[in-house]
Amino acid sequence: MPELPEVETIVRQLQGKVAGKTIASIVVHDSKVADRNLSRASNLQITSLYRRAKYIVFNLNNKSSLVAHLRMTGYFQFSDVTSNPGDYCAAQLKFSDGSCLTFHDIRRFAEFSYLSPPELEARFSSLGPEPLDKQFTLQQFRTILAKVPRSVIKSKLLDQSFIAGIGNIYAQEALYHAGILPTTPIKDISRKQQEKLYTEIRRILALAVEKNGTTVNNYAHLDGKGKFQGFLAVYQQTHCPQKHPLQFLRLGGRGTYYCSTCQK
DNA sequence: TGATATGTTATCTT
DNA sequence: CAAGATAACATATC
Repeated sequence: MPELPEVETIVRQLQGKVAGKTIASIVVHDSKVADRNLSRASNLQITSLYRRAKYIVFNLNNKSSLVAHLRMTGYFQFSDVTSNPGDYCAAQLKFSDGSCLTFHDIRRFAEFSYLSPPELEARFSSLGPEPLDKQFTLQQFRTILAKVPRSVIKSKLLDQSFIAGIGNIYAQEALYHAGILPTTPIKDISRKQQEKLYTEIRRILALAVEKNGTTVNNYAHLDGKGKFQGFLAVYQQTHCPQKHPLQFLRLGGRGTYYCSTCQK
């Protein structure tokens, strides 16, 4: 499902397709997913796009933003010409050059909203640091770990207010590569292991961005599928890269794969 | 048929 | 109080 690398991939592709374009009209087809206020973006220009956590932000030339969260099954489709909205369409943007962008969501959990600067600020206020930012140092990672010594490490990696953008796939991958069991209480992680985890989180996320993310089930970016699934060590696997059979448990209601030989 | 998958948040439990 | 577990959301797929 879309986590940081998948969302980053989508943002980069959207950047190339819609940045600089003027929105001629917006039609909301599913108001549960797409906010009716999206219509306020009519006649505005998309100046640039960026990602924050798992959110896609379209900057508009009036300082407001269109903000999308794909949750599990949301996706964008771009067409150079007017196209039929199709099944599961939540909203469709038509640009002044005749192209269009359609937002779909099968499960209808996704969100697509028009937000003013203070609304955007409020929406992002509880998010933790971006793991790939230069400002996210090992020292900062140690500082936030120290605040929750009794928590289980995997649960905090999934907590967007702790660190932003990591989901169920990359949490498990990073823990495997760092050699740490998902159930480890944070206070039991040595300084050396903290450093390894910090390094692996950044290495795995950066590598996955480079591979355009992971395609499992139905995630696909605008131009096809990701390629990181070929690099998965544990997620939905039966054996780790060292050929050890993997264990599976349910942590916080989420499936968790790990190797009891490689992870301690 | 029913279990499972997923991200996030609210709420219940320990 | 804190942290974990669970439910809720919606729907396709196995």
